[in-house]
Amino acid sequence: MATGRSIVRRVASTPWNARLRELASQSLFSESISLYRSMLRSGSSPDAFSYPFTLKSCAALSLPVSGQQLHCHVIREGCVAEPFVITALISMYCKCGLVEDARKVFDENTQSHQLGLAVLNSFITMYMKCGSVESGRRLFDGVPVKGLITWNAVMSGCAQNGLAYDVLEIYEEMKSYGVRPDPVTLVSVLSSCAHLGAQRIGQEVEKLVEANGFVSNVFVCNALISMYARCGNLAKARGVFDVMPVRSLVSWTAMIGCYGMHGMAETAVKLFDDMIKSGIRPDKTVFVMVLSTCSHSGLTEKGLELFDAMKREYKLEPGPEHYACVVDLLGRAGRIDEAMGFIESMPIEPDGAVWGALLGACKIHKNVDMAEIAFAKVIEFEPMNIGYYVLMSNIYTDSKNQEGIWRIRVMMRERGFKKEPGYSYVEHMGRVHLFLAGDRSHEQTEEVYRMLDELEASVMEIEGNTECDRCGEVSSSTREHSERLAVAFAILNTSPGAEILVIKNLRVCEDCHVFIKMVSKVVDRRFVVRDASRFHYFEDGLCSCKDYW
DNA sequence: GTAGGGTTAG
Repeated sequence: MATGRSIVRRVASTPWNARLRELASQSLFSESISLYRSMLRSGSSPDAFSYPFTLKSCAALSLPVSGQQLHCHVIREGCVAEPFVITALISMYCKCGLVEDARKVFDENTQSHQLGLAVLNSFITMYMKCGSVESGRRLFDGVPVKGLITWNAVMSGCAQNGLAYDVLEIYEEMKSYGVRPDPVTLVSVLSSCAHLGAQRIGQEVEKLVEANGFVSNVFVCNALISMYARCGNLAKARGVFDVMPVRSLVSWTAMIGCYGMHGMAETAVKLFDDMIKSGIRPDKTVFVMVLSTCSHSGLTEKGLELFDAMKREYKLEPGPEHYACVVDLLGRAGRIDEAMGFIESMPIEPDGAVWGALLGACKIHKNVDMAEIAFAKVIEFEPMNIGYYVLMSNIYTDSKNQEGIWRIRVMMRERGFKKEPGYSYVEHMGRVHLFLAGDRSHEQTEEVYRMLDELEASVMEIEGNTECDRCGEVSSSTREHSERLAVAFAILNTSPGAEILVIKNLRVCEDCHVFIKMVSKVVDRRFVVRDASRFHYFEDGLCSCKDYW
């Protein structure tokens, strides 16, 4: 029964609650928390309806301390019995990674075990956020009547754990049950398309976005920008960015990253300046983006300048990832000793990424002595990261140090490493086709190999059997082989409407250059190829990127 | 009124 006191409270907090709800629904999370504080200062007492939005904001910003304060208020105000406050609390703790606290709230409020689905959804999210994908999926499978949010929870969880292909599968399954996607669903699907380079599927999703009137949703637009950026379609990415009614910091970050990936560092830096002018405060993420963009394009001084501005002007404390960017910046420019000096002067302890950046620079500039120092350090931090062993082995290969190569091989054997097979994928007619070396599982395998033979025969005819000078390494042959299969498949299936093919993980070696040149002649259309960090455009057999050849 | 969401180098 409502007491007179609680009625007075309810009336007093209602206008505040409406505003809290509005702010949280517009993703204005810090504003929502400030409003809650103003509400307390003004003497209004929060009620049960004030908490869910404020807790959601704490969860979104990952502010566990504020969340715990709110939990105290919930107890003080006697709202612990409200099921929707309990689910919001569990969700907040789950998202902040405080599993124990979430579990405690769950155990102490047994009545919420019946409310049911919301708590299950929260727990699926929690498992996924903690990286226990298996547990999350098991819980999901056991939910008898899945709601849209249940589907969204498992899909976003898979997306966040890099299981992009699973997301697309679950999405199909969801549709087969007649469940209609909402913006949150489409965000996960788009983000997975981005990771797979699946532009066709992404375009289908964009049609759905338009048909359902989700175009003004900032999350959806950001995911679209990132999808088009990673699929090599810069024009479309920019198109989405330009028509957005409201751009968040993430929108700018995605767009800056898009120019960075495409080797257009000047435009990226210009966009960063525009962002500042438009009154948006940069965060650490956007600095990672713009710094790495500068190092890829050789804008060394500009990068160093920005790193300085980050600390002085924007009062942002650089993390190890920023220091790694600066080491990369100096290292790529050949300023290896300076990079080493910079590491030694760091106020925080350098991590694996910092030493890894130095190791990468040593590979480019063939500095074996420094590489050995960096390698020893980097495997202290990341002993199980096979990439660094391969990198060091390649440095020895370049310097023809046979003893070094053997030493690395022994280390790898002792640690029981098994190399993951390299693979490539091509999107065709909305399906992603994956190829491994020697792979014969594809339904068109006979035709694919026939096409591959034809192409390789013509390559040799034209250029002679050019030997690749980088293929001494452990991983190259398998990966190249898978790429060739993917290319052969792509040519075989290129339909007149298909403008762009995206081939990921392409290794840069002489042999591949010849091959790609050949391929572009055969298909007579534009090719976009992505290697480790950027896109290369091939038109009429020529790549416009000067350092590619 | 609860539960689910976008950007990140080496």
